[in-house]
Amino acid sequence: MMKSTQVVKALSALAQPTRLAIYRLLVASGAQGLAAGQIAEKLKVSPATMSFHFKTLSHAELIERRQDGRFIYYAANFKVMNGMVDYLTENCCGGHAEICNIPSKKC
Amino acid sequence: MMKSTQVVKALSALAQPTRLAIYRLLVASGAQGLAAGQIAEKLKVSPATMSFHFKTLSHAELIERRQDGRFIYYAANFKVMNGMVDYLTENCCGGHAEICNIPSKKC
DNA sequence: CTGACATTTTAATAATTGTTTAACAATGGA
DNA sequence: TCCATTGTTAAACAATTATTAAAATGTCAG
Repeated sequence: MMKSTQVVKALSALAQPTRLAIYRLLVASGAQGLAAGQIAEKLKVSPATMSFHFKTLSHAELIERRQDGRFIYYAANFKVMNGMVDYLTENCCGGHAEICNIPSKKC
Repeated sequence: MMKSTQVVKALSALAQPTRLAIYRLLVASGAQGLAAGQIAEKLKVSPATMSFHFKTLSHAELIERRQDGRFIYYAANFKVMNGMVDYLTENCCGGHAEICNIPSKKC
């Protein structure tokens, strides 16, 4: 189980419109990811601001960085999001699957 | 599908140690919920600070309020968390279930 | 009605966060 | 090597957030 502090860090990282949009773009882009510039262009955000947000997401381990020539690719790391969801839903139905409120869980 | 602004609001609400602890307590407490004072006592946080956090969670529609005599009960509202997870994982594997990185989804 | 209890509100302060601008690396093609 | 491209870092500022203490609200028992 993830530690509380890491969960808070991940939630904080996603709790901002630009970063949420970045993360969703990367979730939809799979393992290959997208170059920093492509993301900046799609979201219409300045490079410096993007770097700030990439750092926040990286620090929370929600995304991973890969250099390819002059380009820097970012890709979603699903482990932390999965861990976050597990942390939020722990003990969600007292072990009674028939009353479970969380479709994504196999209580 | 939830709107981005509501998702950000929900993530922000959970992205704080005390509120994350409140929410998890309520998730584990089911529909009955817990009285404000019980939660404050368990988490060793002053009533005024608790009220502030309850308001934030309520405003994000992550918890619901119910008055019972002099006590005010709060209970988790699972809809918003489920919506939040759906929003985060939209298009997560390009429709290819066999490569899906998110166990909780039925891609 | 009065007093005690449960919780919220308000106001003030301290800490954190997001954006901008300008300057700084690192890469690779001419 | 030189220069344009790609992206990051640093410093400054504005905006948001969390906590505290004090006062206020609402509810019920006597």
